[in-house]
Amino acid sequence: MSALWYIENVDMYTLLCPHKFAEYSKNHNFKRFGKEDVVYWEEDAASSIYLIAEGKVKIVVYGENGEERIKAILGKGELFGEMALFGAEKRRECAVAIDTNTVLCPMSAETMNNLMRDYKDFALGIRKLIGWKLQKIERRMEILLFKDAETRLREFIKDLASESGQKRGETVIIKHIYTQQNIADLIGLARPTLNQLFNDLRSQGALDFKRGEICIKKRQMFAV
DNA sequence: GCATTAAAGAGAG
DNA sequence: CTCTCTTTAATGC
Repeated sequence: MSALWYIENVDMYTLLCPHKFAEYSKNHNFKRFGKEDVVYWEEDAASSIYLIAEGKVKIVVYGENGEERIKAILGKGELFGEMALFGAEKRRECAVAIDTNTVLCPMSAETMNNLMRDYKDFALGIRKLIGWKLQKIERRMEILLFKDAETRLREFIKDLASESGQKRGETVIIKHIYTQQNIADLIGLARPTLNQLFNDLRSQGALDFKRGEICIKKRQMFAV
């Protein structure tokens, strides 16, 4: 992976919140959301881009029977609604806050385009963020094509490790934002199945886990 | 091999 | 304490 794509442990929110630029700071405009609060629906006018300052947001689409399919779960420093930048007029997905204290930093497509024109570093940062998100979603689609549940989980953990794992000798510690329900949704499993897989992997000595953290015991078992 | 359901335990606010 | 998340078992496709 080239260095350009990889922004390690940088708080992209602090870096990119457009309101830190003088001419926009007077409009600083946070929006606070609670659990299950909708940021936008499908078909809503796509006028703004959102940067996540705090909390989590799920991006969902709905199937024919109204069942929800989770496209992505995004956390602090990530961005969504970016199609507004490319001239989209309507949302093609729904964005819902899933943390009790989710804070978003909205900005109009116009403001964003002006900033990207005036500040090269900012523009580069935003492009990286969009590219990173695209890559993440594409990668997850690949994972869903793997046959069995265990392979999908192992691949998911592998990706998490290369995104944010801290290597210490043979072990890799991964702090993450997902609940088991979130992970199950993302890789197409029932939650109890996921839980059982985690327990299996733990009893094999492959990893350990607790809320918000996965600790890989033997790196080679996940090829990281 | 995995989903669904249910019931109960553990942790966070 | 209450709500959310996790664990575990039973049952069925």
